[in-house]
Amino acid sequence: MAKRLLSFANLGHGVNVSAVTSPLAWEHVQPAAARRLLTGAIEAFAERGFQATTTRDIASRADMSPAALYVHYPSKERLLFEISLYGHRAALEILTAADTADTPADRLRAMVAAFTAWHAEHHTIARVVQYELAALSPEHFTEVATIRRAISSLIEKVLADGVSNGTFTVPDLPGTTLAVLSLSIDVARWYDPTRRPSPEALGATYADLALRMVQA
Amino acid sequence: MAKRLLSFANLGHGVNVSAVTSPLAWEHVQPAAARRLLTGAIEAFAERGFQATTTRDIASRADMSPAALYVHYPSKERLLFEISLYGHRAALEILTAADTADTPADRLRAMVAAFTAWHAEHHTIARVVQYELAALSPEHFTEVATIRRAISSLIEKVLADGVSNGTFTVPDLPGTTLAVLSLSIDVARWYDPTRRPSPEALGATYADLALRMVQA
DNA sequence: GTCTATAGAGGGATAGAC
DNA sequence: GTCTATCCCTCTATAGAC
Repeated sequence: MAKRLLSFANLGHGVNVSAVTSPLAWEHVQPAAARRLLTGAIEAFAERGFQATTTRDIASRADMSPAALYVHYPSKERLLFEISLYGHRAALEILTAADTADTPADRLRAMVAAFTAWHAEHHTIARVVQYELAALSPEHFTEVATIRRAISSLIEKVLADGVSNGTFTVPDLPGTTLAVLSLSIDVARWYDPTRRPSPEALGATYADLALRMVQA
Repeated sequence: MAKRLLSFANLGHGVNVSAVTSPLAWEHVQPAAARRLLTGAIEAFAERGFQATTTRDIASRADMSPAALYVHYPSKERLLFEISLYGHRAALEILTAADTADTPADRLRAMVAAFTAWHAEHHTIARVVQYELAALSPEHFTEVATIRRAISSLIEKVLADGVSNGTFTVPDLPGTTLAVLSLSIDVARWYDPTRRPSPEALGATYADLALRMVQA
């Protein structure tokens, strides 16, 4: 396969799922062995998917025997849940922190830019967050679904505020909310840090697109 | 989990992956047993993913024993490949058939509408097409990647034509191509035929969004 | 807390009868 | 072309030594 491929076509084998987020972000996971397992699991789940990832693979990425995993996590699913929960919380925090401007237009711009940049910068964990939901236990899925609703509500609220004060024109509020989220989320599927624009540049571009979507 | 959920949040267990495309579309797969296996595999792969689907599951959906599968297909992966290949060809044909208008704006509108509606109407097979690429063998992936490049090229060509004749303003051609494709593709992830707009309505909406993206 | 060894279950694919 | 039976492997998780 040629090196020079459009990203759209180059999404199977050989996808670059590189190093992972900033290591600092996982300092709260103690001890270090548990953290190595967690970051190894993020990479493995993002590359191969939850079902195709073996506990042996995760353990070997952490330079441990398969059995050592169970000292730190009771199951493979629990590892997925902790990753998914942390990732969803991080995405919600990013969005909340960006919601500070005075006008709906400025708020939407900042929120879409931040949400998009997060999906690009942390595309590894974002892939797990967005595409491995079905592997969670029903109870664990319920828990992250609550966070997903909160994320959706934040965007819907900004759009509604823009409609209220007359700056946005949105015929279908839930549909437009979904479209705005959709564009950012899909970044996790195709983003390749070796070829694509920086997360910040992409965020700025997508923020513009979102504003055009609501005819601001 | 409450019935009334925003689609964004409702993407794990309980996703509605209903009946499948039109049965007519698979008439070329003969004999009928092979067709039952293929359509069963599409539903199973879309619901659970390739790795989580067992050959026993596929066979039982076709009311057959596990062994009977191997009379019609040499492996589980081959079943995935045939689904993926057919799905990619169908998407390319849909896009090609829609590329008939005179102006770039009308062409883009028709193509995005058709491509989006296809991902909604055939969201089951579209999920397999868009999210199970990594489970293909390297050789089979190479083959569908060719079709993916053709799809991408069709969109890029329309955008380039619009830039040439001055009706579109596109600072980043590959980036905008990807964003237009991205919005349509993500439909396969969240589309729920029991709640969402009809494929045609969604296609019309997304065609408008695409035209705004290129400032037509 | 880490290891080696392994239990116990399940899955892809095949053998051989009909 | 479909079945029953099963091989053989891999995988999650546990047992028990250190």
